[in-house]
Amino acid sequence: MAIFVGSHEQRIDRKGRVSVPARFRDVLGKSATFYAFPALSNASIECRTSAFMEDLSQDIESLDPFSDEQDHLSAAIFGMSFPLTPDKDGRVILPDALRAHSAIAETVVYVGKGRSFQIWEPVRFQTYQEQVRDRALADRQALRRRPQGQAGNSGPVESGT
Amino acid sequence: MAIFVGSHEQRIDRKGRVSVPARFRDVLGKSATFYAFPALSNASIECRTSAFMEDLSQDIESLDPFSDEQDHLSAAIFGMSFPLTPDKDGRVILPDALRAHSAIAETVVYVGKGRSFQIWEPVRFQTYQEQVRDRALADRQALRRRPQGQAGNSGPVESGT
DNA sequence: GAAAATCCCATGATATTCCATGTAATTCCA
DNA sequence: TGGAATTACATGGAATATCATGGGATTTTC
Repeated sequence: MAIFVGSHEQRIDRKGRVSVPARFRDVLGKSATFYAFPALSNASIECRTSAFMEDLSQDIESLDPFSDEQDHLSAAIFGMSFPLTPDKDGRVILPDALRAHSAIAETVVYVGKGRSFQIWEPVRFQTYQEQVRDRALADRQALRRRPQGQAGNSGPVESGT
Repeated sequence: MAIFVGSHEQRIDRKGRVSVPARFRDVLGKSATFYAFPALSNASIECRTSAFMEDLSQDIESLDPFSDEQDHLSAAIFGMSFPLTPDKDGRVILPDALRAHSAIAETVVYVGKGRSFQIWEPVRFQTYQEQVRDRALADRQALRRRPQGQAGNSGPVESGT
């Protein structure tokens, strides 16, 4: 099972095109189109495969169908989602709404997150990454506490650090 | 299951290539690609097998999908990880981000850590190793108290450093 | 018919493969 | 067991393939 990993900086050309990193295209595989929507709690663009998008749909539907929460989440996510399909050269065009949300201008950073990935404005990403690094040190407790799997036991965060 | 042991110094050529020690390649076996990311609290590059990384991916996904915790962990781990696949001659190229983190220039030291290994700038590793020896003496007690088994795996060097 | 999106091709940069060489490690045999 | 023969390994360079990116041409959309 391939996952989205690493961060890759790319340029936007004057027509608004950006290459999707080859590594990510490989992960996407045959069904190359993915879904992009503004992240709920930061200035990035959240990107998911259609399969993973359906999982998300499940999660949201499992909430109380008449609750505000359900209503807001589905509007915020599905209402703001754009399906993006890389062209023959592996490039996509980011819709204006998403560029605005993420303050993206000339360059972007693709950030792997396992089953999904994000697109960031480089400076903002750097700031975010520094925060995240600090937080991760604290949050790794959450992983370690998890009973199952050796991953939590001898996690990468833990050893030799 | 074979484990990563010993330390091996290697040169980086002018194209940025470094040999993965043959011993380590043997341990990696068929699925030769491994994942490298900056250690959270020292200047080394952490290296993990893909099997491990996939377990970790599972663990992280089992956290609340909308939580900051989930977001931060996946960003901290996958966002800074790079899959490295040795070429036909057993060499990899270390991404700039990782070289910067570890202050690596011309030479590196691969250090076996059992189920994982690290890559260090040689001088820094030496310094680290001296510190570690002192700590190990103190931490020895912790080992003795452990219920035996994985004790050797997550030995004194690893814990809480 | 104008604007935008897509296709197609060119180019430079980067990564990967392939091959050569010197050295260290291992095997083999007397 | 000494020492030659052989193999494995790290390392370098040249050749090749891949990738990101730019721009013109063509198609689509409204």
